[in-house]
Amino acid sequence: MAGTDGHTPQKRGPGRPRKADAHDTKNALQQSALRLFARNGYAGTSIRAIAREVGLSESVLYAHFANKQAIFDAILTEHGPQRPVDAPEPADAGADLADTDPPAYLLALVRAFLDDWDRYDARLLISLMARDGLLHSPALQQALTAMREATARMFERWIIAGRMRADLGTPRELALSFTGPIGLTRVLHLHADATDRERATARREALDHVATFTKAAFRAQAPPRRDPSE
Amino acid sequence: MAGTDGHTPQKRGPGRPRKADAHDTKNALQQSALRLFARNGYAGTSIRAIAREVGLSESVLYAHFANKQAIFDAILTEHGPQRPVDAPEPADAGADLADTDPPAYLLALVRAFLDDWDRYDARLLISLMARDGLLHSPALQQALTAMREATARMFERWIIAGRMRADLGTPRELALSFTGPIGLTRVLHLHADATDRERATARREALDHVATFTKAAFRAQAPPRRDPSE
DNA sequence: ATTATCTATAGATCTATAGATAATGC
DNA sequence: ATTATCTATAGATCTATAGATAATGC
Repeated sequence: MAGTDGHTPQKRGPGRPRKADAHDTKNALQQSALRLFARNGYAGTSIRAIAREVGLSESVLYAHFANKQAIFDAILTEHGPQRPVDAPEPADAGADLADTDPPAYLLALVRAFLDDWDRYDARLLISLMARDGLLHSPALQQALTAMREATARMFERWIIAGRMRADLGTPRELALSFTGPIGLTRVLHLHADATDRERATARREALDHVATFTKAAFRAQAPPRRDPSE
Repeated sequence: MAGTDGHTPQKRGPGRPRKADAHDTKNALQQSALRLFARNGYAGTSIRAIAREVGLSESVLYAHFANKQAIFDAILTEHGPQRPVDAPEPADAGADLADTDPPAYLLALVRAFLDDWDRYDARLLISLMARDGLLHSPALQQALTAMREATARMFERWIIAGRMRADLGTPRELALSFTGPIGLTRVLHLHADATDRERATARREALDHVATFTKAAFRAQAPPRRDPSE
């Protein structure tokens, strides 16, 4: 019953409903549409099916949206990959860690992303994208590129500070090797139909990868000084 | 014009066509269906559209397939992720390298996979899967798991032989970190609508990742002997 | 008057079938 | 007789619109 917002889809009579029965119809339609598009794809979802889920006549949709495509667009605008919440603020994970303990910072950052991606709406979005070719949309490519660039800049600072190995590859290359398995986890496993078990396994594996990467790419402590007095 | 098999879709008259005009209709229908399903999804592709592409009347499809779903199933059976060709024989890449030079072997193996995945039909399959939720199908999950297990077994042998570092993680964990960025490359970039440029970049980055991983996880030479006579 | 719903329906598809037509191969 | 195509069409479904109905809020 998760996500039905507690309203009981019940046939109304004709005419405007009483105030007591007023719902946020537009939101309810959008949420139902997201659920149905995610499960059956755009072409596989009819206006009728969306209205039926909310318990309304199908013509109601045209009071709230210009046409079928407008519903889809509204969903993407609200939940789409460019949405800022999709990129948790590094600050949330404790920004001071970035200087004192880069591996711990990185782990906290990935954990924050995984938490965000594991939300029901975020998983519905992945399912929707996996059903309508949006995985290959420019919007997603750009969002992913931006995430990788941000990671690369972080790595560059740590390399300059002597905290990360410089011989493994450029910051961009390291960012690819680091983000790849994490991105794959999201795309393949954090979707609406995944079982709790599958998602838990996927998240754990993503964190295992962070551990593996950390061991390989980070120096245990501050930059090794050549100073013989140490 | 690539992929149209050179036949000119041209309206035939009624009755069985002359021998000279005989084509492998079933194959042509299947190929057109793959192309259309990949671009517009299952529900977004009509029987009519498939027949039109081949230049035939729509009722012809029912002479070759029981119904619409049967076409889709036939495509998956023939090109689906469980198809053995999707996993190039390690032997193809020079099996002796596996013992003498693991990094070179690994690079050759990944190159072979990328070559296979970059074929037009393989890319159509990715587009199709990205349009009909098949990225989350059990069949693909199993194929990916099998690939990771095979990689893990390889890594385990190399760890035992002292060629790979044992302190970074278990063979399974290493396999995840290694295959993740490569899998993501396939899913996100080796699809039917990707430009030549995008695909070339993606392949190069995947190979960069192999280089990065190799530097981090492999020992330069044979296992370091504690034998002081060396 | 405006808002939020309904019923009814037009017109465009879509899947699938029936039955005609003509070439092939025994 | 069999095979490979066609035309025509039934019946279902889909998007979108027109117009009715009843509550709300000025």
